[in-house]
Amino acid sequence: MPLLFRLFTEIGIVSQLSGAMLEARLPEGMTGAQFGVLNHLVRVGDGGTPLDIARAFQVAKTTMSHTLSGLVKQGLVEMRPNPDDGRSKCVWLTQTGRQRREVAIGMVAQGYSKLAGQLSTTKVAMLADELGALRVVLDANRVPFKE
Amino acid sequence: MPLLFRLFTEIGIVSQLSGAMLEARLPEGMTGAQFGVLNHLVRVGDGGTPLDIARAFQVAKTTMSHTLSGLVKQGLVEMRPNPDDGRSKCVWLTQTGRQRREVAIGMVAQGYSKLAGQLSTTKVAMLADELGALRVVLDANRVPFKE
DNA sequence: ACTATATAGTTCGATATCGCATTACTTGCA
DNA sequence: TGCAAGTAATGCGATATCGAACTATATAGT
Repeated sequence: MPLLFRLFTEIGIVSQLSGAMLEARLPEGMTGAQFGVLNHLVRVGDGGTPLDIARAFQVAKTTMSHTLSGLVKQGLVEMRPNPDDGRSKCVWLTQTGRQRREVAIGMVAQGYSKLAGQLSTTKVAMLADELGALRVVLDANRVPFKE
Repeated sequence: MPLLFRLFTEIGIVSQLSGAMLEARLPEGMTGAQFGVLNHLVRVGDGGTPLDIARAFQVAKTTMSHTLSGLVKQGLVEMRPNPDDGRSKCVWLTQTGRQRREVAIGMVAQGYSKLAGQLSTTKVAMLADELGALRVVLDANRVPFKE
């Protein structure tokens, strides 16, 4: 059984557990996918197209369409026509969206604070760095997405 | 933005990418969930109840019911009555199930072999160990599952 | 300029997962 | 023993995600 297999199994389990922990702390009505998109928009800046965001998350554009429609319905993002391309749209955070994200971050961080005491800060930082490097390699070997 | 947040974000992305890579290599008709269950049964032994397996994967028991029914339909596992509890069942791998798993492992490993050359073996092993330790901590702080 | 091809977003049908309710059986307590 | 409460599996409706098809617009080749 190859070593990489063990690594990816562990990663899948940790992702499952941390994701469940995350979703349990999110405000009512906010899904993990929506929270991820809000963070993405803050981190890399808003104004991009839905397709850009779908690619960033390696998820089908129809899925992103669905996630964004939920955010629009809650008034957390706005869809504006793309001035450079009539087929396209641009996704902008609303003030409400930024605020709701801050609240969500706070609630999630509160849940994480219990963990923080049980983990070595330096190890966590090291893991994040090494996983970032691994992500770059995986990203370069992406499965061609069907669209 | 807390450090743990960054770690779990990286883990989520890597899980997403490696999961997509995995599913792309699985034999036709086998889902990632089904593959996970087959591996689990080989790793920890078969004969357990559906609920045991659902807990191990931290998924709802209805989800495991669905996954198992797919495996039964393909003849990869068998459901027998639990001799110790009339409400319950036991899940057993079939010979076909073991064979199909071997085939799947081979196909997945073939996909991983491309990655192996781009990654340090010692780092991969270290990551797997550290993530295993992290998993233990997360496991001890599990979100109480609603059932 | 016109037409063929490509691309952005959405709609639709299928599957995976979840929560709730149901059924069947077990356990605990009087 | 008999009944109440608990537990295992499943059925059903809702949501997330995906692929295929569709519409509208853009781009490229002639």
